[in-house]
Amino acid sequence: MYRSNTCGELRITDTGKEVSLAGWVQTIRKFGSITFVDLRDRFGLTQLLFGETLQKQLDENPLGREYVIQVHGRVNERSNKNANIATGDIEILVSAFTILNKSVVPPFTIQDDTDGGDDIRMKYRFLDLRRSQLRKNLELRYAVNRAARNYLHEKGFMDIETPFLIRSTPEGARDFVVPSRMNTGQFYALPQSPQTFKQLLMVSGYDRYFQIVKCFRDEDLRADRQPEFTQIDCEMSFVEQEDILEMFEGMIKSIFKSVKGIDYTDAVERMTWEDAMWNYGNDKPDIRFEMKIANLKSALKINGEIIASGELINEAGFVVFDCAETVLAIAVSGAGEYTRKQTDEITEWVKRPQIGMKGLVTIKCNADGSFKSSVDKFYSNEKLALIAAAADAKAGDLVLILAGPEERTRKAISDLRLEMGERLGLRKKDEYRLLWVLDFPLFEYAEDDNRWVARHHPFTAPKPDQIAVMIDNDPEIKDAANYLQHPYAGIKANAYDMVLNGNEIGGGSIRIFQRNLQEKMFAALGMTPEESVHKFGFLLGAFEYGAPPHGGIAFGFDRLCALLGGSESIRDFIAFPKNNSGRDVMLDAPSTIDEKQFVELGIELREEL
RNA sequence: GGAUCGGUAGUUCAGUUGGUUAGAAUGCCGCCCUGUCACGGCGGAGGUCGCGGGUUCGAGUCCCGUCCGGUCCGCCA
Repeated sequence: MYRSNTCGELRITDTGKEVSLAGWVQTIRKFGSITFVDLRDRFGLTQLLFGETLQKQLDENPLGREYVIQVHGRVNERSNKNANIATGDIEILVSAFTILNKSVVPPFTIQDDTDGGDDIRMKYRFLDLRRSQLRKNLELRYAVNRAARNYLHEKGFMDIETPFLIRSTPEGARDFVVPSRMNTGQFYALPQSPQTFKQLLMVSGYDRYFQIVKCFRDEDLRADRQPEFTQIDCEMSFVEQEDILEMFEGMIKSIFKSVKGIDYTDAVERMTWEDAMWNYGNDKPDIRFEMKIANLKSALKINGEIIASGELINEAGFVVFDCAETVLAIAVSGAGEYTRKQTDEITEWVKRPQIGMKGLVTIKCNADGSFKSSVDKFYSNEKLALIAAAADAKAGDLVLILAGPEERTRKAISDLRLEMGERLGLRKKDEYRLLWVLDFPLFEYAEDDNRWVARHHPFTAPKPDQIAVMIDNDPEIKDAANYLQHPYAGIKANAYDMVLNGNEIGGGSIRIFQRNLQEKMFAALGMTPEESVHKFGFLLGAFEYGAPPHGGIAFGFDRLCALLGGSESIRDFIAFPKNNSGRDVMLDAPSTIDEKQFVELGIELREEL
């Protein structure tokens, strides 16, 4: 037996016990004839005291950092207690020790405040995982996993595994492909999600399916995006949107309760996609703070030079506002006292390439009712007052205005809103606000191909009252310039996203379950009937054998864990993540393969690569 | 595919206008130390300045290329 206890469990009440511990040497503090060693395992840290009689043996068998040792000894009450660690009241007076394995000197210190950078820690991930921060992250991940699993189990969900080697479907993200040796020249694809399988399981009658499952997408990475990632994937039969929202609000709240100890008793707020875009500039608003976006163009009719009250606002002709496709503003409470330096800094911020705006107009709303603006020479105080009012600004506010092309400006003001929220401390780490975003458009227009693409995925059903619009109209876009006039442009999806503090943590939809509607959808996406059958014949066929109404949702498990752990990056919540280029720097993967493997697979690399 | 920041001791970084032998902290090694827990004191070792080319009397420093890493845009149904 290597040990009687872990390094995290002995307390003052264990004083006097004879114990054995095993673990890694964290630090060695030598004082001539006595030596302290902190021994670490997954469960904690225990101080060992090597007394005078063991010093000779220590000199002959010196310890080093990260050596694996086993000790026997008696639990002693410490004379100097350490309140910072759980076992800080006791120490082990060592009577005998064995070095189980030596360690070379690690390339970085295995401590909370490690001296290692990201790159070196990724390369030696197995060492980085010894640090308590990463250990806590993975423990939290497991806690979220258990909470989700327990909740779903109690609600009658059943975990069913679906295959990883499946068929490539070019719709959506790029597939990772796997060559087949037995079927030379043919390829499997790794699933981007188990979507069609869980729908087939509904057809098979396995109502209430779930799976905490790996998904794969061959797209570029971000801090919150990995090529392989984990979803909590769920599907239910005989449900409408409301049933799903209720069920999975429950799941998230249950996770909050058991993982964070938070009673999230408020109903989860709901917002239409249009309201989200209009008021917050994106489809995943952070509603921990207000600061809604005002559309000055429509409020003031600046282009027509007439303001809402009928006055001429723009006698001097501020060209930037006049020419812009859109003019958007936010009123920032508590920033009215910003100095010139601070407003200049914000201006520089919006001019960075990532934001890409040409400039920023600021209006300070002074307490005495006067205004100080970066466009004073174009607008009188009265006009500034009208603009500020249109932006819903109060005395003491700073109005920030961006003008430019609709799409970019809306994204920029949305980013600026988040940045100002950050600067003013409105995005509190320990505050969690959930939101359902509803009524997404079913289709988006793809200019490149002059066709519709599914905003969510091609199995998403339209709102029940809009099914007829879809069935009764020809999806073909005859007038590309006016695609918004097409009846399909207005169809709303029976889809929903769950947003936590400005991050999309889950999304799903009620699915199409009738063959004719699904065929119509494929046709709208530009597939011929033959192509539809070729790619999705199995699903269309299944729909003819009594497919129940069904719908589901999938949560981004890694991202959810990161958010609950207070981090924006998911990498620290995955045991062995990929780097920015999709590489595993520890394994040095991907790599080339043996010539023999190429031959077996019947694959040859193209020269121009 | 594009933009941008970085690469100097095991590690994290500093390095002025291009100018003597490239520094600090930490880690590592040795000696001293009986109550430390960021232990302390003294001493020591440790560098192809990512790689290749160019400019120059002279390059860590300037220029070009390239590789690697971070962040972002595109992309991510």
